[in-house]
Amino acid sequence: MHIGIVAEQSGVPTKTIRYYESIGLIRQAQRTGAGYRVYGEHDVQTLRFIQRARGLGFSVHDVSGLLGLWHDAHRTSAQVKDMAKRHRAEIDRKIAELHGMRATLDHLIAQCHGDERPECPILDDLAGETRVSGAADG
Amino acid sequence: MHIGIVAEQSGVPTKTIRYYESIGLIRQAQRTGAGYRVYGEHDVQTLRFIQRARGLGFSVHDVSGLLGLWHDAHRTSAQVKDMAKRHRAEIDRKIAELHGMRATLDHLIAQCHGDERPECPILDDLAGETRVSGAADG
DNA sequence: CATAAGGTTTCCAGTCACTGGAAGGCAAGG
DNA sequence: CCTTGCCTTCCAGTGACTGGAAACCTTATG
Repeated sequence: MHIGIVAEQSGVPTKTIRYYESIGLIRQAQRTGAGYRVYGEHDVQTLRFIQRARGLGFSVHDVSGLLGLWHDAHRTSAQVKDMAKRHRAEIDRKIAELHGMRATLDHLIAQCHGDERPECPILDDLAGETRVSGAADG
Repeated sequence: MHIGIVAEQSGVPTKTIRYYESIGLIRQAQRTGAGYRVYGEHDVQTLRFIQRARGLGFSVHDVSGLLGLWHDAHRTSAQVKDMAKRHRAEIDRKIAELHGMRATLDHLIAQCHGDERPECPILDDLAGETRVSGAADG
């Protein structure tokens, strides 16, 4: 299989496949005489694995770790679960951060008339006058 | 005021102030004979404005727009409110994305024993065998 | 055999918003 | 004069790609 086919079957763009190879996330592909990369079914599986893990928000670094565990017969499920739990905690942190922003924005938007006049509590708040909110101050 | 004092008073690191100047977010500072940047109270206010807007998750590009509106006597509050609402929608999109990931992760974590054995539904799911979840497939 | 279309190669640059570090100049104090 | 600390510029790196250019390969057609 050439890279285009693998891209199609795995859902990972050719550019990204080459990028993954360049950073060592996937092994260097074999080449044809002309220098074309050649892949097998196994590579498609690996790229799908990567694609799903990335879809769950795991960093490329963490995906590398997950691939390692996937291929490690001596892994423990505790190791994998631990990674997943740590990642979930990080997602929770991000969600909380976004919720904080959202709450403040919501409040500011409610205060603003949104008409043709220039008076705007949103800008006033950002400028530090007549503080209207507090959720994203710290 | 020199840059270090402004950094302290605004909460924006010196490196970042120089960076903001380099990309044109803030105007070029005046200089002393020796080349040191010199700032006034106004600059501190501007940097605080920027800091708060960034804290609400606005991109630097959007902050630039907000600064423009802030200094525009002919602005309308509708323009500002519109920007805020668009940004809120983007935040909502991100929150939804993270919630999706979280739900899938939660499900996978619950399935995994997390003991010393290698069997792991998390890896199985990522590998595409015995699909356990569906929340982050698309 | 020439040509054209489309897939592939490498390399460089850009994204976003900084951040770290090096090498050197400047200011204030002892 | 020397030290300490702040300031300057410039370069490089972060994360995870993505776009584009120039050139090469493969296949199909006339």
